[in-house]
Amino acid sequence: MSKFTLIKRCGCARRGTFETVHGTVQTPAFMNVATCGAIKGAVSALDLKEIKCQVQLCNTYHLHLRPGDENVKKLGGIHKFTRWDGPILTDSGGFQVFSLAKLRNIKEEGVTFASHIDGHKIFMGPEESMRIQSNLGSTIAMAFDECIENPAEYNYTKNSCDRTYRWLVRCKNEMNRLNSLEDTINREQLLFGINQGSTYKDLRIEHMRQISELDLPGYAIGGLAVGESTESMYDIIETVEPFMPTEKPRYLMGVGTPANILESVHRGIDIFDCVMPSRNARHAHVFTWEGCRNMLNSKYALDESPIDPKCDCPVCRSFTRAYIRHLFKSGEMLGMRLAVLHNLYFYNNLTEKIRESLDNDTFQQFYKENVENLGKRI
RNA sequence: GUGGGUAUAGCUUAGUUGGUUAAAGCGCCAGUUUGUGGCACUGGAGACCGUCGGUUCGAAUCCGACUAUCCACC
Repeated sequence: MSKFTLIKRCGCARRGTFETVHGTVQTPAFMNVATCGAIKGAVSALDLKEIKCQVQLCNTYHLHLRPGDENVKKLGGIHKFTRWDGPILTDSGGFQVFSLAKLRNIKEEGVTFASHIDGHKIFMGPEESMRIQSNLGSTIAMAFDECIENPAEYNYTKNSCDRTYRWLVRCKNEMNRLNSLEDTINREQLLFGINQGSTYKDLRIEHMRQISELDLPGYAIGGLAVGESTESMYDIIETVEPFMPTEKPRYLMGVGTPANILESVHRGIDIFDCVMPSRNARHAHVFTWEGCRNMLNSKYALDESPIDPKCDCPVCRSFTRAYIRHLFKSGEMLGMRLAVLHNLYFYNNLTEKIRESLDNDTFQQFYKENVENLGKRI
């Protein structure tokens, strides 16, 4: 079974460990996004230790379409398939229904929507999502929820939250059933619940209260960074945080920038994931301790310094800005790969530095020294 | 040397019967990306239309000469 241990606190900020069957996660932690079982930018499991990755995130919806979750199960599960033996969290597919599917029809049983690959109709509900995630055999399965774009109407949000709660109960029951079956790959698969409620504080709190009673191994805040302002996002975190179980890990889904992560740890979040480090890297935007750089800028054409002089990642130890700019300008895949490796290392290193500051009781100082620079563009 | 074609942004080209601030793609410059539809999206700069002269109220567009370049022939 899993065990979350709170080691230290500094204000709302928390330092913890989360033990799972696939290893222990030191929190605060950033999860490296590998949607289709691979981090985009030609990064494999062979690279993950080099960039200090603790947890990988894979996607239920994408792997269900290709190569098919039943095939992954036949191949021994997502860990054996991708050769990453550490913890893996699978996203439930709820967000993809919201973000990719143009045609969608939401009912009590679940959602019917069109595949982004060939347009064929797919039905997914709580049970389907749990079965797929069980076939994948991830460490942590996420609840099948509805993610609503902000701003949202109050009544729609309220009804949606009620339904997401009913779906969560169904997820829990199905997960328990699947974990009891003998041929299940990971019979200790963990289910995390997801808080929704748009920007309505009363709905957020009520929903958080409801789902915390189900006593799940972890809880996420969903439906943020989907259209609302940054201030509003922080406001919602501060609103919900007091109602999140203290002894369970807290995951802020899909967030965010380095500054967002620091601000959210400051407000009591333990785990993050975001496509930003890898997607931005593919477009030549790299993160540094001084701020974000665009490696395409002509000012780097003859710059022989590393991406970030303060970074000791494999890329910064070997390559110059001029070379990386040249690779991007020439359309060489290596440019993307190096930028992705650097950015993911930067995120993993950022959370490591946050953990160290919590261990040393210097988190407040770390926060003040870095929060401004991390948000800069240089 | 003779005949013919072409000459518009850094590059490749579009410009309708002459009619206001000459258009596009690539390249260049910059910006955007938050539970990932993998090389994306948005914006900007940049041409006195080969040169000189003519016709016309008005020329990238019509005429002439020159220059450059390509093709064919001797």
